[in-house]
Amino acid sequence: MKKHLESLVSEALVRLRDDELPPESLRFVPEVERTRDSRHGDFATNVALRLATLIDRKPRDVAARVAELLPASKFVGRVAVAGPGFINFFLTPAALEAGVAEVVEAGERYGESDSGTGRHILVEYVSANPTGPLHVGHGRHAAYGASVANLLRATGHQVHEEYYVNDTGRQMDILALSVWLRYLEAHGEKVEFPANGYRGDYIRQIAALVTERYTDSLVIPATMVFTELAPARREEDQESHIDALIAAARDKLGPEGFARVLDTALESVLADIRDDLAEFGVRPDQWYSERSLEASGAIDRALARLRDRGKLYEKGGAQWFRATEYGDVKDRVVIRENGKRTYFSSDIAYHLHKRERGNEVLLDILGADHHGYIARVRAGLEAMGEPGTSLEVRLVQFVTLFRGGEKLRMSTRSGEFVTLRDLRREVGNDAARLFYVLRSNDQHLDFDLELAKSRSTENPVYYIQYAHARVCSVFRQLGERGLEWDAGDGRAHLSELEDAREKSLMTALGRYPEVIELAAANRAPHNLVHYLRELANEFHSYYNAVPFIVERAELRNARLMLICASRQVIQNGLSLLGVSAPESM
RNA sequence: GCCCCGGUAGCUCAGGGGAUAGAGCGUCCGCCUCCUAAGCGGAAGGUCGCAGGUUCAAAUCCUGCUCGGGGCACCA
Repeated sequence: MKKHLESLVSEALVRLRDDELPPESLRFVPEVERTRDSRHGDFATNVALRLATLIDRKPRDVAARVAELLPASKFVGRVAVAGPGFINFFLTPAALEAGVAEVVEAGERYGESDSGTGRHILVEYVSANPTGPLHVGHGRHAAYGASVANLLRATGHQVHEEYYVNDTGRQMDILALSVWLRYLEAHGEKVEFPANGYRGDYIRQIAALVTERYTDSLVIPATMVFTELAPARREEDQESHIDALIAAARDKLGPEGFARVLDTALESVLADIRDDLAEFGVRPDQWYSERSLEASGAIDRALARLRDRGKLYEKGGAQWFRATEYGDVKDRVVIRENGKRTYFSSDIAYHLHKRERGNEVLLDILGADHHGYIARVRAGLEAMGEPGTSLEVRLVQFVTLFRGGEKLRMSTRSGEFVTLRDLRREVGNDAARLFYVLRSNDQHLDFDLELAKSRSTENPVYYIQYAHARVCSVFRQLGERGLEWDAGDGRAHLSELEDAREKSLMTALGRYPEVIELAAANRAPHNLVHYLRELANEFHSYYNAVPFIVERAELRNARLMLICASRQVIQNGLSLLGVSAPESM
């Protein structure tokens, strides 16, 4: 409808252009928007206000002229010039009726558009280090990323969802060491577990898995590992202490032995993350291994590209990338003094490969604490000859858990409520998915567990789902009374829906495609949540005030058509958010 | 010091160049003989952090300040 009106305005401008508008007005794109107040009609355009300055005429005169030149449309009942020079459009009943019919005809596909057709976009999200179970913060990333991906698909984009697996580096070594030390403990060795090692029951479970696979073949007397380390150093420098422990473990076990522990741990943690996300309705198309970048030569390729372009230099035995030439605050090391590549070198190689796979947009969804890293990755892309604008980053702010009014402490050490799985078990997947995207991604999120669980009016999940269930219930009632819905008859009598609540519900349904378009463009699933709440409110008001299953078949069928369309839109919207639409509650 | 995010009703937040700034919760007052009251209606409640600027028009854009959260590795 919005597009239809825009084309009418464009046509009017073309007519006006012939004699009254200067050539520069050719670039003028008309904007038609929903009005906030129904007294201003259904849609309005500000073209006259914007044109008036350009041609130095009174806005209201220009508006009147444009209104005169608008082509007739069966969907536009009245056009009015109002306020400082707005042109207001009042839709005909036929426009609203056609909208309702369109919902029912399009069904699950209602709201889809082709605005993004042909655009390949790679959405990378979560990408948590595989060193332990996902926590509640990752849950927000998962819910947000998956919903954005769904919105992009609904608007025609070619979407590829990816989880980048940091399966190499120091954190993995610490994981392996932690597991190995628990394994030694389980075999009767006395170990001093380092303070900065990974704690948590899952480490012991993985240790048990190591025993299952390799029996006691990886047992080394603990004294051999610990006695070589000066005890004083443990106190002073935990970091170098744990590095020394890793080196010792590697030395005693040999590279293969250490790799056995590490790979067992990696597989186990990754399987857990995969299951966790799958249960949450989040299924990335690809799990991209950081290790594979080394094996495939992608890192060499990226570094060569930088070197060929003269963007690398040597300093202090390390290789540096001239990131400052591309707006970063400092140059970045790509190859350390010790010859190892940095995480950053993997990262630009990864992003280069995203581009090499034909993606126009690289959408990274990152934690707010990663913002400092945007400039350097973008710098890397540009230095390699890729457009810096291809990288789009959305930061997700932190989540704070509350139980009632009380803030929950979320530290791994305290062992309190921290994992995504725990949260899902407590409040359910639907509430978790919806609560996570209730707020804008760049707003801190207060997640109240009690509210998410409450089966009451305060809980937006139930409020929206309840509207869906109520429609289903009406159709069940219909069957129980031995009646059937005649959709064709309903379509033919939509004009009987003259109640103000019916009009405003129809208007709300017509907005859905615009909401999807906007939410996708802004990467803002919370726009959709707010819309669904409003739609549910429109429906509940209607339900409360008007009986649907009435005597007269024509009116009954028409009303059922309207609530059927409402149910469809709620179902489609919830589906994009990964929330179920129950038939009864 | 530099960078990112936020400051809008008592609370949690939408709106991010347009007309009289919205929602939920909370408070107060109403509505079940009726398709699910997990619902609906009404009322009260605002210096859109502060100060300048741009514009026909600023909560919205720009600059400065301020308060709160986060980040500034040869870690990943």
